[in-house]
Amino acid sequence: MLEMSYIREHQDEIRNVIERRHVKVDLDGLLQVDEQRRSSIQQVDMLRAKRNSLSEQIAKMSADERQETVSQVKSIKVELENLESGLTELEASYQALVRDVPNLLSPEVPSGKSDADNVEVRRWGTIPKFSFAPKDHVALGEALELIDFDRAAKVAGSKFYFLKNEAVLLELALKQYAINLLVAEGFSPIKTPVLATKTVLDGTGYNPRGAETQIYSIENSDLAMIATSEISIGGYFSGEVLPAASLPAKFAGISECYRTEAGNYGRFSKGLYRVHHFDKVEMFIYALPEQSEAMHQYILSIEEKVFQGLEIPYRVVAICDGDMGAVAYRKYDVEAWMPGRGEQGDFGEVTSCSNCTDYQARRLNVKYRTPDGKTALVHTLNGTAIAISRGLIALLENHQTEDGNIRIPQALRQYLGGRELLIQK
RNA sequence: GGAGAGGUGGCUGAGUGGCCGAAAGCAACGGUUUGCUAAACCGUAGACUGCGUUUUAGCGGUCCUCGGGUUCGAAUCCCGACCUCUCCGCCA
Repeated sequence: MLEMSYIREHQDEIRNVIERRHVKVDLDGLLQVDEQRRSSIQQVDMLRAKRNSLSEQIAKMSADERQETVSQVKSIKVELENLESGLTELEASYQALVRDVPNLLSPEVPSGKSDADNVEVRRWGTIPKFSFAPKDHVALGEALELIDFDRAAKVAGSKFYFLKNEAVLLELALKQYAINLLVAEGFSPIKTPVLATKTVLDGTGYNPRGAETQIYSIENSDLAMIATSEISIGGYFSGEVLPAASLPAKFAGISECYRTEAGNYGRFSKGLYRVHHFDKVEMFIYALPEQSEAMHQYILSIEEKVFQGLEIPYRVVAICDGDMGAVAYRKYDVEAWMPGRGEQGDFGEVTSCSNCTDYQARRLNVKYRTPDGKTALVHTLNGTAIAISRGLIALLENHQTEDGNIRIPQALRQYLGGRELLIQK
């Protein structure tokens, strides 16, 4: 959420941002409601002031003096009730409209229409050349008895999977690897609730309602399942004022993530790439405003470090305005090489990191105390350390051997009893 | 699940209808003292918001978990929700 006074005073900028992000926002409607809302507030406040001062006088009056003033205040009360109910309605539509206005865009954000216009920033690693026909992770998973999609479909439907045997060990190893790396960087590991209230979902910018929601809601409750621990960690400090010295506060969130993937059937959704449920180690940072840009680069550098350690080639992509959600001020993806993707192999998104500036913090009401004793909104940032499902795709496909085994990269071996190959004969 | 107690500012905690945006203490900020640090002393201070001011200056409104209600007037009384604690029961 942006500050209304900012929206009002920078209408051209806001219009521009809305256009660049291809979001539907009724800015004129918002400005109009805001106008009405503020004039209604003035009327209500004036009437309340009158009531308050009369009530105060009543306290000092003798019993028989009171009569007239009391009835006067009674009539103000009736008038006030009408105005207040009008204001309540205006407030509701104002809230609904203002939350649709997306975050500002960093001047560094490239412009474009869709993900095709994202800008490659750099590449790392050498794309593997196989002397044999490489398999994709679905075939590998089946052949090595690592993943079972068919039986998962019986249990929970499509886009679910059983992870089995060495794949489970691999998942645990990947988590441990990522967590240890983050702990060494000073992140606090945190395991979060996997359900969160709709207030928290809204605050982080995840809309639990509507046909296109990514969020599973729990029936007969105010709860929904989190799509990422970004949501629960964002709620962690909501409504709090943090000491400035505690910032940046760096969290390594560990949770399962649940996504409906509504409307995504068939589209780049083979195997583990797009699933309803996966484990993820997530970075989340609460930062001072002046730190956030550097923290964003820092998160990106850790994402790269994770994949460098896994010896997986990747590229870093700067997300263009037309492909960015409403919350991020600036965003990068890391796309790992996936030999089984498409005909020749292709890059596929494995991580994503956003600087949300104060957009989430304003709605979640997370502040810090400035040196002069005032409060100000923090900045929030998030990024994927490793999403296990997609990490597995890259790992299995890149490190497959001719005889159908999987080579374990050096950095991961200590978490797998030192083994060099996944399947031990 | 049953019974009871409770939720007040950054924190601890007083306040049972008007003198309360709220005592006191701690923390914070400014200053004095000090070789430095600490301590001591003095002072300043809540958040959000509307109008105004345009480099400061005010004047209002709202906020004592949240939502309703009673009242001219609610932190205070009533109802509901949520959360916390204690005891009992049940259970990974």
